[in-house]
Amino acid sequence: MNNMYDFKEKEKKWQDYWDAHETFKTDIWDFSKPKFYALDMFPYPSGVGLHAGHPEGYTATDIVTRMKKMQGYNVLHPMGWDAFGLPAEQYAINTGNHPEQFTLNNIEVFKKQLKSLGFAYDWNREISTADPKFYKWTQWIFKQLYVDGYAKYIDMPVNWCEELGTVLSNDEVIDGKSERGGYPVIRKNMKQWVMDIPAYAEKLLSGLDEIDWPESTKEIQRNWIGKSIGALVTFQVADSSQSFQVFTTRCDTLFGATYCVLSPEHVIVNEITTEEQKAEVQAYQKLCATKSELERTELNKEKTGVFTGAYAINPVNNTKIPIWISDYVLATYGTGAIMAVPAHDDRDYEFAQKFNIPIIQVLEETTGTPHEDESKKNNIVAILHDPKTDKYLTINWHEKGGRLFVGGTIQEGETAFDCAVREIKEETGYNDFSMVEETFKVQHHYYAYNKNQYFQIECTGFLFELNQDTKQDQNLDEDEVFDIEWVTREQAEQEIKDTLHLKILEYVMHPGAMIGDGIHINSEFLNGLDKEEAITKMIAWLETHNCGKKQVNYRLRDWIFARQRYWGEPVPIVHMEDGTLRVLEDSELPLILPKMDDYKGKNGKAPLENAEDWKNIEIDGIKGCRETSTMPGSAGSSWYFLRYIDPDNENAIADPKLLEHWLPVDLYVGGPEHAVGHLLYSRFWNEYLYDKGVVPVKEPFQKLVHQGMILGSNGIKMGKRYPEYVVNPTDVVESHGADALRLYEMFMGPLQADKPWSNTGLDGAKKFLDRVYRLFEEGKVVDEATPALEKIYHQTIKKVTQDYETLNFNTAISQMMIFINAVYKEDKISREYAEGFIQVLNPVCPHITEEIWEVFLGHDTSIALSSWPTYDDSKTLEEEYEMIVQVNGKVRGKIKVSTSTTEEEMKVLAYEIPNVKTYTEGQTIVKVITVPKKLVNIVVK
RNA sequence: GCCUGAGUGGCGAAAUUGGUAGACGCACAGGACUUAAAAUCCUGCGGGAGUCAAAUCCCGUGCCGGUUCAAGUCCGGCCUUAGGCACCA
Repeated sequence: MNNMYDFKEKEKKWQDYWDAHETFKTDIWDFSKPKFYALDMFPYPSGVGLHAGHPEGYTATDIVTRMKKMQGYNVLHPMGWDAFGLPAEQYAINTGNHPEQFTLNNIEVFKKQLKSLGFAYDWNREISTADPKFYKWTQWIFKQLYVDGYAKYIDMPVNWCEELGTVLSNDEVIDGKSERGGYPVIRKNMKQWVMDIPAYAEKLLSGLDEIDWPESTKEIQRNWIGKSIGALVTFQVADSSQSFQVFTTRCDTLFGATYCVLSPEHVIVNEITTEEQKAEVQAYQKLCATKSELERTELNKEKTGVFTGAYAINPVNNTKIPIWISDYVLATYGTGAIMAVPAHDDRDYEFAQKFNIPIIQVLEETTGTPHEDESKKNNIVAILHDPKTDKYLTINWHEKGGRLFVGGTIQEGETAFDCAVREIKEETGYNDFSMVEETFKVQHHYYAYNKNQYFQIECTGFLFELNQDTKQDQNLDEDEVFDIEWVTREQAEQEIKDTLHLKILEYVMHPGAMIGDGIHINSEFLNGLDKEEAITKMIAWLETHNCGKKQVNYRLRDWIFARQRYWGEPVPIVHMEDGTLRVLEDSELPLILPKMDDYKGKNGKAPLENAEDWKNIEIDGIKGCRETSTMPGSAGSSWYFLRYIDPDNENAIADPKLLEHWLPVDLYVGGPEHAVGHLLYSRFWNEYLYDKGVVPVKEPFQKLVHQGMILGSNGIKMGKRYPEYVVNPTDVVESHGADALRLYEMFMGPLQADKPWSNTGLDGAKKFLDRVYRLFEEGKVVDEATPALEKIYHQTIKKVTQDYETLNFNTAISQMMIFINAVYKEDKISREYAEGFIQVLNPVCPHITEEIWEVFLGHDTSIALSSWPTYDDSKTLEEEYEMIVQVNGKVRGKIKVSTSTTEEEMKVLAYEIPNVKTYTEGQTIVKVITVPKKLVNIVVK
């Protein structure tokens, strides 16, 4: 009892042992065994060290790799450093350090911390993205992309962050602010290095179907890629030789286009703007140019825009429609121009309302069921609202038709509005009201019993507001017998059953564009068709008339691939004096980042601008300047997983035979925050390298799992806001040991879930380990067999093995606890079972299990080299079970029976239970359901 | 607004194809050991009614409704919450 397990000493002992014996070194050329490549998202060495979240994901892969190794796999489980990039540079600046020295120091700290957690990494394969040996190949990949035209130097609007002094990619901008630091970001035109990731949009999209990733992450990537299928339509500018194209997914609504909108930056704006409108247009353009991203997104409540004075010709009907400019049309999506169909698009509707542009309905919703031999007529439904009582006027026809609003048929020579007014007066007598709203038309099909006739009607809805409740005499036909009743909106919604009247009510309550599907009207050759049919027909029409075609568009934009910062990979490009670009020869790589004391840059210029000696060079007698932007942080991380396979190769990113054998990554664990950054960029580069024949697989990460966040014990994300709730893993290793920390983090709950930290929970994990250790210390391991433990032992090995495989570590651990409880009850355990148990516990708690393996079980080689215990499925089976007896679905009795009991015997046994008898006696038995090895349910009446 | 998840005791959480809701752990309570405490070991532990104690009964997986012999699980409609997207035409 006095020799308690000294985890501090023992954990250090075993970490040193693994290092000295290179226990987890991967024999990369050994292809004789099946391979398993487990990957962690490598950390950026930040200066604050590991946080509580790191050990969670790292332990998960560690458990799987340790098990796989014992199961006879050749395992690759590497670790490295995402050392370049904005985070490291910002951190260095904030703490007054030089990025290089700072990064190297932090790597040392991180490495020490990771080792103190006992992870089975092969440290021989350690890489750092800031190491020239590594970034030589980042530059090499860039070069290939440049030569193949995917890396481009173009003038484009970019996200400029003044505080950081650099451009940012779209995934680095969140809500108009920089992801790092939360500084404001503005739009700015700049000559930029970009990657043509949109060229891979389709492949990146379809590849998602082939990989085992969380559905949510795939969905985020799909949305980010944002594929939409539509049409390109050409509009001629009236009285001009100019034309422009619009992209639309709803070309079927072309007859409803009542204006066009160009983005303020659109190239033809200046050419088509009329003299009278010029001043206003230019003022608006200027206003938009200076708006920051944040202002743009925040100002999206109210639409703004300016008329250019020019008109476009709608190709389907040759109508002249005005051309406006507005910032609700984005220059960077589609063609930067749209046709506006206010009747069937919310944004266009809002804009048209504000600027008084006509709205033409071309699609009509239908209610009721169509029938042959329908008579046609035009109707109205009028809803009268009394603002004083907030009630609505209804007509209760009782059994002759239920509750309805006022309705009626439009007479010859009468407008819909006139009809509505007339019907209200005739049917209800109210005579002082005014119109609030007229709705879109609805097509309704119904059968009139009194006329024995099917009808198809086109119905317009109206909302009126009562001014005074003055009344005149009603003017009713003889068969019009009903009550006039004012009801609340809720009552109307509940009691009105007629689908047409309900639809009109919905329109009145939610005014706006009609977005849903329906039947085309006012659309010549499309009339009567639904949306899908009409789109197909319209595309065919556009193509035969040479003014449009089918088109696929993606939301995915160019990946901005340069940062005006110091701490990144230099771009291997020289800007020659004659204006050409020269890419460096392979022999000139790596292009080393020059050492600079002043790495902060001045006056908005890239820091490397000041490295005169480095920057200015001469090639073949022509002067030139090196590119002074550096690559973004996500450059190195887009391919680092390839380099682990062959980290010292000087002739290639890795030996092709090794890539062929080791790819893809079998299990990748990391946070969900990289869904559209790293995880998309790596797929892009990998797919590109696949097309070039450099890598053998299309998708680099076969299975991806996101670990959840470890929250503070207050249930809130750990961080600066509540420093008192931040848990530092190093402190925990110090106080409870690495094994207890690993065990606790794996036991907290499902790997994927966010989980609050609990200090007492951590104590519990430690207690369990002490309890295990005590068994050995107190000599409970015996040489004889312990048959009483046979079943639970085999069950435990089975469950733990399966749960590790599926990453359900919390339930695996709970099974091990159940086993240990059983051992305590038995007060002894055979050596065989003790060994097997220690082996399955080993992946979670490697130190204490190594210690027990050596000291109490007498082995002289590492437990990591032992073979994974097997289980005998037949020995996991129970021979007895507790049969549940239900009466009408309620449990009325339980009885222990043999698993071999037949269904007939089950029924007999069920009836014999006294409590069951009391519920069945005197009742009629309707039926009896038996589920073998589970229950009997007696249904009585 | 749209797309994904999630909602179960005092707490973290379990629960094959629908088949005993709450395994395992924490906290708590009682007992054993101890001069005592800690540690350890054992027992109990969703709420309510009932009883010396039981037996037994009722309620209970965010809310409302449905399917079924049987629903945490399936279907429809909501509410709350986390994450993602947000003028993407």
